[in-house]
Amino acid sequence: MAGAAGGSRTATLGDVASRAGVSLATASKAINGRDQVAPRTRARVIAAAEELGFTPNALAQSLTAGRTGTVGLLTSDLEGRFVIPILMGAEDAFGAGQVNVFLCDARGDAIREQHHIRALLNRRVDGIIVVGRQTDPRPSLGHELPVPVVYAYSPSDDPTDHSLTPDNRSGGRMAVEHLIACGRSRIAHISGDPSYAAAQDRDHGFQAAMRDAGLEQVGHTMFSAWSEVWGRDAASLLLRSHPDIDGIVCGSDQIARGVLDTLRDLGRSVPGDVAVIGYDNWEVLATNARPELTSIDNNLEELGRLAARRLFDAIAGRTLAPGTEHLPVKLTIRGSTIPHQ
Amino acid sequence: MAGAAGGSRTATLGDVASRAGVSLATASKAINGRDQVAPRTRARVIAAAEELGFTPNALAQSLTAGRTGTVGLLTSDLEGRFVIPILMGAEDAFGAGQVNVFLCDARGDAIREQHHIRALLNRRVDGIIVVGRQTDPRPSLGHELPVPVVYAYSPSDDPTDHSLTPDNRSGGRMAVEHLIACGRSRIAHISGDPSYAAAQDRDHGFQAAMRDAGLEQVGHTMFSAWSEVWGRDAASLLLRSHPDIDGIVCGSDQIARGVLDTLRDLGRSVPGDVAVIGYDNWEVLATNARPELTSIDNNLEELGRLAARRLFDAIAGRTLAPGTEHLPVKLTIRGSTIPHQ
DNA sequence: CTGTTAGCGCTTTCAG
DNA sequence: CTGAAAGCGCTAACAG
Repeated sequence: MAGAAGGSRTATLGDVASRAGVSLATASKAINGRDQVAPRTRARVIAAAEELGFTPNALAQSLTAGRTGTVGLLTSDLEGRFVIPILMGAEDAFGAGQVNVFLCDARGDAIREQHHIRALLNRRVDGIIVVGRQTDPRPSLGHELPVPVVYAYSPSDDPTDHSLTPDNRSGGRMAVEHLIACGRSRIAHISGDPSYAAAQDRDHGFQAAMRDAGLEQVGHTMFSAWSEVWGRDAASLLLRSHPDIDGIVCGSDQIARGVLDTLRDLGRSVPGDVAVIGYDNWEVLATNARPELTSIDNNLEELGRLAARRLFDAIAGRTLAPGTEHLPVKLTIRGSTIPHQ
Repeated sequence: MAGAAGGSRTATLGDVASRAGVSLATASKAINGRDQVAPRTRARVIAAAEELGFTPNALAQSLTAGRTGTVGLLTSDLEGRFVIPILMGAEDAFGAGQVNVFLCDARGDAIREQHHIRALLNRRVDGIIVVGRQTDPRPSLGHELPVPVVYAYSPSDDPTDHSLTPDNRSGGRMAVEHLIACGRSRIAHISGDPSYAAAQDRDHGFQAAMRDAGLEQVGHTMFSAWSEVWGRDAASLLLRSHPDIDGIVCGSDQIARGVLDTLRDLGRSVPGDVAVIGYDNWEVLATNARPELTSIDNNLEELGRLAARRLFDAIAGRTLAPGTEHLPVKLTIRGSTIPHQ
């Protein structure tokens, strides 16, 4: 049942050939659309293939071709919300063509990662995409690998590798500029875990934008965790010391959700009294907030697609430009910064 | 750079053999730990392999072995929160061994799915796990496939296939029984989209448990969407018509979050006045709620692991038992049903 | 146009 | 113990 073993061995090209009464070579040409095959012959071969339910053995094909049409997607943390959209983007870009993706989750363990790389190379993948869970640089796989490697989200710590990561700095700047455009000037920043490069980079963008606008930040950037709980606590601290605040930039949508809760508890209207902007544009959180949450979107799916395309290019022989590319993020405006008409 | 093409073609077993001054056959045996190889010879071969950075070509190995040590993971919707833990579980169970996973996302499109199956079979995967995004039955892949298939989360609509899905009925029952154990008796049910089998099954479990306890449900089960917004609206309707309620079973954690918000707005204490229980145990939502949310956990990762093990067994030749297996869910207790001491 | 002949890289009898 | 030889399934020159 359920295909367990089953009856007859799966048909080979040889079977097709003899059933069609031609040679192996001719059968191959006929099926692969090579010219130099008489139309009638080709038809006969194709018919035979259908009848036998012939499935070309990609292993054998790859063996001669030298390429397998497979790539490895090496992630350190499947759980992470960030890996998934990237993975989708990549799967998407590849899936359109003839490429299949080996998914490997190293669980953040270097040994396991090494093991997976080994396996991928044994299987002769044509290339590898390494997807990290933070934007902090990660150790390079080195340049000894026989296939091209692209780093996504976490850049490689080796500047000669090719890495793609979101532009968190400009995200921080964008958040501030949007609040200013909304007429705010007394702006604070509540961020997440300060050990994350993302937290620091966004803050740098925040600072730069404030400076450029000639504004002074209300209080200091508050760092702690990426959670709602922290968002609630931080907002309550902040409002106690700076009740006149009119805009809050948050390091994540979770933090923003917490901030919104506290503002509501304190009777401040959003965006009337205070405008709030989140980060990540995590749909399910953003669209269910009261009011719905304006947020900065990292465009991760696009990042994944681009990583895939870059890898393609490299596989095709083009040389990967060394360095880390910072991809543009985008603003998604909802009710927490601009009131519904 | 970055491994693009690079210098010397990757070493073959032949290269190793001649460098070690032995025949191909001997080299093979030495490397694969076959006995009947002189210890010194083996050492020499292994050294040669190291020096050349030899990587056995899994394609060639598979070609003779008849098995590839790969499986396909066919999902209809990577985006979905439910697919990921299952995928992790499977990757986990496989990853421990020598198996690699091809990830294919059909985007809910039957054509694309067909296309992916084709590709997987061409690559001679040893088996396939089909992961759906709802617990509603999905079309079977049929029994014509030359490899075993296991269905996870979405069961197959063909009862002779082997499917694993969470036991939503007992989840619904468990939620009620927990509220009763917490001393509640005026219990309502706010659920999600009624077109989902999950919504119906959980409700059946709910009804049965109420009946068994001799309790009458407060109002009727309210169906609409799996969102926070709906949870807020539903709770507000419910409390207007039934202010004396003391327990609410929710169809999802998102709904429960909405319910909690409304209760807070209305000044009802949780769990003092009303106990609330969610479903899915979505950590990031549950642990950031006020109070933290008790929830039913579908154990998806375990489901994924089990699916992988089942597939293993089938690949090894054991016959898959026909039918849909309903896997146990578990209760995760937090502050929304039992007050902190 | 079609068929014969080498391989791709590796494993596995089966003789030495 | 070691090696020669025959494939695994397919493709790519070459000749016919």
